[in-house]
Amino acid sequence: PARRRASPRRKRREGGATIKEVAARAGLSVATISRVLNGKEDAVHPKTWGRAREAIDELRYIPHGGARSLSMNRTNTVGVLLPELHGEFFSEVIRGIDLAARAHSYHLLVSGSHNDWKEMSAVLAAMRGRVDGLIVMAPDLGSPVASDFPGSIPVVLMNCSTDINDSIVIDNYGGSVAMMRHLTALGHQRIAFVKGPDRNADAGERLRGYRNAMSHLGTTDRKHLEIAGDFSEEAGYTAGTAVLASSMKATAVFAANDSMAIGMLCALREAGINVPGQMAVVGFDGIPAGRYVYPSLTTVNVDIAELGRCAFDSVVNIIEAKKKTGFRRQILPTDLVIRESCGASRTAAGNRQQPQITSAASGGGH
Amino acid sequence: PARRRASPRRKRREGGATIKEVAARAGLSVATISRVLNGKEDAVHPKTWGRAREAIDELRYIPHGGARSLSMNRTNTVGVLLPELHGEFFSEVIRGIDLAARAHSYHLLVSGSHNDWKEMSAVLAAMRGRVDGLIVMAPDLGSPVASDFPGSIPVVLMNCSTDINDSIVIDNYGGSVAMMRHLTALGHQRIAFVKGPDRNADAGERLRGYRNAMSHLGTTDRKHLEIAGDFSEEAGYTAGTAVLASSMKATAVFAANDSMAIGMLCALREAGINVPGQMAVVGFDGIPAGRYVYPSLTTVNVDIAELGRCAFDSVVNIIEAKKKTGFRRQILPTDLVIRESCGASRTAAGNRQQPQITSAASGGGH
DNA sequence: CTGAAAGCGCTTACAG
DNA sequence: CTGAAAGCGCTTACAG
Repeated sequence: PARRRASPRRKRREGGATIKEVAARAGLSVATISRVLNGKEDAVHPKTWGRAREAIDELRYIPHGGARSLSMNRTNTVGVLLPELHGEFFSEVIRGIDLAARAHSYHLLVSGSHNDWKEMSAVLAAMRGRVDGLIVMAPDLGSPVASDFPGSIPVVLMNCSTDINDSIVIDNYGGSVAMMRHLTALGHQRIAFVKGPDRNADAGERLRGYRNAMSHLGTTDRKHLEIAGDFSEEAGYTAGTAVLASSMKATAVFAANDSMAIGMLCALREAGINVPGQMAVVGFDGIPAGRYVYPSLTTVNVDIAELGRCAFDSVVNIIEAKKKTGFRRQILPTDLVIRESCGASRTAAGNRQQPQITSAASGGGH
Repeated sequence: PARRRASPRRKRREGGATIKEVAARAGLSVATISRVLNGKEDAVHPKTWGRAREAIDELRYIPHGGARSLSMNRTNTVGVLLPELHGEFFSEVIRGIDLAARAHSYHLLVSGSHNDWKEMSAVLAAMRGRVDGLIVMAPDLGSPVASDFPGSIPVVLMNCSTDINDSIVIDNYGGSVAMMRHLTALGHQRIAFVKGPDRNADAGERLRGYRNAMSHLGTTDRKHLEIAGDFSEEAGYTAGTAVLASSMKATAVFAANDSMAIGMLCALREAGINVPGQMAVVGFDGIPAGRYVYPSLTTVNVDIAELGRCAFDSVVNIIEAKKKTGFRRQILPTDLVIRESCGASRTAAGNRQQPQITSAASGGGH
């Protein structure tokens, strides 16, 4: 077989200069250029260093991240797989992750799975060799199996968990119970509940908290107080009409998330029902819109960005400290945010009220 | 120099199997394995194909994306650089981009620049060799210069533009003028304007539209109707108190974005001003929260997801059709959304009203 | 149809 | 302090 070829096998990249070109320009080896690029000051003579830097600057050389990653077996990138990429909830999650990633100088490869198993597997496979670790959120898909994750790469699950992965989940049960305690303290007995999607893990825990609290109330037929839902605003709206049509005479409605609570508010307003006067309405999540609605929404607040931050910190921990110390399960606490819609606030709906201004520029258009 | 070493120089990756291992297992060459992996059916004997597949499946082999990219000089990834990663606006942009990326089987490397030049440059440099193209949005930073972008890689700018890049911008001017036309048609003459950040490109164009419309009204002293703002809710709130304190007797306020309009609404409600009865309020962007506020917000709607989709389609165009045909500038149209806050709607504030339900599950908690 | 080998652009033990 | 060369895990022209 021929050993040399007349012309190079591949055409040159159209991109920027390569380290080889820099080396040639400086009259040094690529090894030396690499050393100055990586700041190994005590391994290069100051004079040589200067020559290298000069060539680097002259050629406006920018290292090729991909090549670097392959060589070092380290991408400095974390893959983020969420059910969706939009909506207030996911937006906050991403923000939290980004904040932490920035602090650790990591990149983020994000993708939405659309709650589709196939898509999720495809994305995970495609991430092999592109990321050092994975943050996966798939509360609707049951427990992902280990085999879904490409070769033992660090994974942390959000809002779902398995026995073989790190995970961080919201304290859905605790938050739900706390909210129920609040409602019963206000005198409510017949509390309806708008459920989330059937197989969604968060929804399940919230429902469990509700049921547990209700079982202490001794309300008969309490199953009829549960209404189907799917976390969407429409579902909340539909549930609203259902509550009104029902013979159960609920005095309060606890929606499994804020979006549904907001839909509920619309339905009640349309029906001329005064909230909280005739019916208390509460939600779960603490999305920003809850402050704007009228009346403003009492909810179980989740520090969503913190959820993202914790998840990121966890992956990085696993990535950087290779010692696998068993699997950590974190639980993110929640807190009650009492606003107008539950009727507990002094500034009841209709009264003059304090402005609901966000402390941080929440969004700011763009 | 020694030619062989007793032990391998690097320790084995802890990740999954490599193509070499698959080849060994199948008793074939890596070239052949590569061929079946890439679906070159007419280049591999069916029998061989079967053997290869078997080995691939047995080892649960997943190709290493990074290596593949380096080899093919193609990452199938697009970098997305936005000022922020959260907020309803950016969330929608990302969703639009993701939608298009999914359709083209591309990955997304996203990052927030925090409107910081340094950070932005750093991120762009880090993306070299990791992406095939870039979508950059930096309306606050003036025009980015060519030299900021690593080696001639395809770039499309969002909400800002230069002479040497493709770009897509919102029809801010047109939308602003249309809204002004609407307000004047309702009889308003003394229309106040809450401005966006000083150097923000979108804000500038919206202001220009306002001024142009105002100049046809012959209102004297109209400069005093302009109020400083920065796109944040607080700024809108502050502007609200300013409007009330002013001697300009405005009958309508046009906020440069919805967030400020919402802050404005809070301030007016607190002051006991009826909207739209005593004061009309309108915004710009069409963020989801505008539907929830009370009264619901009249605004200039931007199809934000579409903005993202178009931007993505543009980069991919450049990436895949290497012919540089000059620089394309796209302008995304806007449309007026008349709701309650401007007073034009039949269902004025306070009346019973149609439910403001989103057609798609907007967010849905998670 | 198949394989040996060069190449993608880096990093880094090794040998001086 | 410096460089030649192997290696990261793939793809693909070339030669059979």
